[in-house]
Amino acid sequence: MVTIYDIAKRANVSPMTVSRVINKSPLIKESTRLKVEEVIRELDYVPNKQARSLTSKETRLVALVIPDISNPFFTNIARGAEDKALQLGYHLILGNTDENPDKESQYIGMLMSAGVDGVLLVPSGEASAGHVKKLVKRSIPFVYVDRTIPQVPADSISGDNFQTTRQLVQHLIALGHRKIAFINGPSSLSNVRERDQAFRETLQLAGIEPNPAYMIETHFKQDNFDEIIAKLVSLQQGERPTAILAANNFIGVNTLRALRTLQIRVPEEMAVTCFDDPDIIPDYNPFLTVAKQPAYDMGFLGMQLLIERIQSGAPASTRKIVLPSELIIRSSTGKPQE
Amino acid sequence: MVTIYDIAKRANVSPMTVSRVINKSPLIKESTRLKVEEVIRELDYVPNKQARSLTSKETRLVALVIPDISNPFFTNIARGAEDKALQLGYHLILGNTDENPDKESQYIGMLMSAGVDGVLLVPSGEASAGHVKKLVKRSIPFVYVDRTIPQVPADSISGDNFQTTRQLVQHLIALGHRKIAFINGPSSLSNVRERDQAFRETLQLAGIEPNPAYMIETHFKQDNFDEIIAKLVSLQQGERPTAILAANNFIGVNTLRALRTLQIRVPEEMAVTCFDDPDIIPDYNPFLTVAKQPAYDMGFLGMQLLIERIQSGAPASTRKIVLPSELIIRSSTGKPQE
DNA sequence: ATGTTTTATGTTACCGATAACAAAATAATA
DNA sequence: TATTATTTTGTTATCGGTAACATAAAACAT
Repeated sequence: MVTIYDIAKRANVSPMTVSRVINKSPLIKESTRLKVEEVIRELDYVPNKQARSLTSKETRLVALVIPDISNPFFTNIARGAEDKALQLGYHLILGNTDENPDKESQYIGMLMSAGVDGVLLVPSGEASAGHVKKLVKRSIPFVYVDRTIPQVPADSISGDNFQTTRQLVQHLIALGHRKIAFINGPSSLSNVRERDQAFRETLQLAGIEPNPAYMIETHFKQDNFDEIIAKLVSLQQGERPTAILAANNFIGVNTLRALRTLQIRVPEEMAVTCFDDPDIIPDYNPFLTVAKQPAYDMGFLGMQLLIERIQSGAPASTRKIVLPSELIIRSSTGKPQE
Repeated sequence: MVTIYDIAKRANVSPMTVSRVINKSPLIKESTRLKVEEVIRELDYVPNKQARSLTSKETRLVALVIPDISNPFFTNIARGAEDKALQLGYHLILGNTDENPDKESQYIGMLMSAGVDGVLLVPSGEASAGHVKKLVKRSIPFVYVDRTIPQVPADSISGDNFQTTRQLVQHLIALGHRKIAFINGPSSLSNVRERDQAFRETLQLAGIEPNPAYMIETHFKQDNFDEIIAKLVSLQQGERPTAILAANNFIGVNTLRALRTLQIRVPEEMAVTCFDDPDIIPDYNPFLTVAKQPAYDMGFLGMQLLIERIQSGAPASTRKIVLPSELIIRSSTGKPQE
């Protein structure tokens, strides 16, 4: 491995001079700078980041911890986060937790010992509080993305769950639906709780009393959706909901699949809508009406927030960014049948 | 920051003893081990990986460089790679190149200076040879995934392009198709060339002469597919292909979309099939007939190959793993119309 | 009890870079 | 030309851990 000492010897200067050249120190004579740069090129020298970290206390590594790497919503976040990180000279370590707090905890531990300068975290539940506190203790900056852990305050960036839920519910109400089911995620997640609240409020505002039988708590990336949907539609005729709102794209497509299996037509017999697009290209299968959260921006701006926090070092008051969603009306929602 | 010196002082031992405890050296008295471990827990000590790397020459960081983080095929590779890496105590840095060799080159450079122990690479084209050679020069182990750069030999893992292409083409031929178009990727990619060759051979074996007008070279993640498809179907009746084979899922769904826009029914007027599933859940939209490559396994086994190579250090002869695909026949392919 | 192993712990130097200070070389001024 | 200021370069110590060797303590043998 080529070190600054090798360069120094070859260029007849001290290692410190080489270090100065590398770091573009202004107090270097032009001639020596050229000479050193020449040797650097000649020996194909690459600085050792580990050694540097030892004194600088920074690794220029940041991590993004997401709950489902197969979900385009999160990969779009990853893309945004990566773009911003690279732009600012940081590397991104990506961690996938599968919505499992244990895996998340293990991951956070490894990231700390890997020496990351900061973490962009999509927490997988209330249980995340434990390991998030470890970050606080080590004063490693972190930013919540999509969801937060209210017990442990920190910067955050997320979609506007209230506005988005309202948009979707009002869209259904405007079409004439009054019996709307909401298949939500686990209530240990902040965004799930916000959506739940917004769902109730929007219904009440329209004079509809929320029906507990229509509000179902599930998991975001695995659950028995076939059974859940079957149960919903098996409610006797007058009770059966005419529309289903799914709290994410994964639940959305699973709902569609379950309804297809049950031979229930969408949107005629059941309107379906959800948060976030499920497809790899936007208009491949333009069927599902969705509220699209700006995932790329969430990653991009979240990373910006994080790196600002890393570089300022200041424990300034926490910042909270909330981004609006876009309602995309397609053909999975229509008027209810009479 | 808590160091072994802090631990040492508090436990009344030397730093070296602490180091030994951390590394589970067998020549430590039970009693002192317990005492040191006690203090470690007390002070919440986490070893500094950077300092360790300085002597050990390894960072336990590996990178996976993929061309499209939005594509489920690649995220499944990532998932497999991450699982294996974590299992063996390595961290994964994920890089997205958008099929752009410049971005890839820049990435490889940054990864080298970040000190990764190895790289899992899906090269974005012939132009990758340049930066791949840099890896060789620094003797940083790497493994090709999905595609290779034949000029620079190294371990590789990929799908069986010959078998997979043959499967798909034979499926179409068996249905009665003889005018089959192949929308392939850029010929700078090894897998594209292999598929092209397999396509020709399979046709010839069936007594069909490959028609150059049916063999189109495009890009894997962006191109004007609407135009390409429009051109194909505008061939006069007797010349118009009755089936389209797309070289990846992205081209596949774009083909479907273009055909929909042109109001050409699939599979009645045009059969469509492609490599790899486009959806986030396997059966959400069970329409496209595809040949599914084992992406997760490619990542998982590729990482295993890589880490073995890192740990052996030996410049043994290169290994090449080829995995078979699974043909999933759904409803986008059928008999040609008379 | 004394010497010899064996086991357990400590010392020193070093990994590659840099911060802080020291010294030399050059330029500016009297 | 001597003196001071300025620019440029070099020295030394340090970051946190570990390898290699040295030493002390305990266990065993004579």
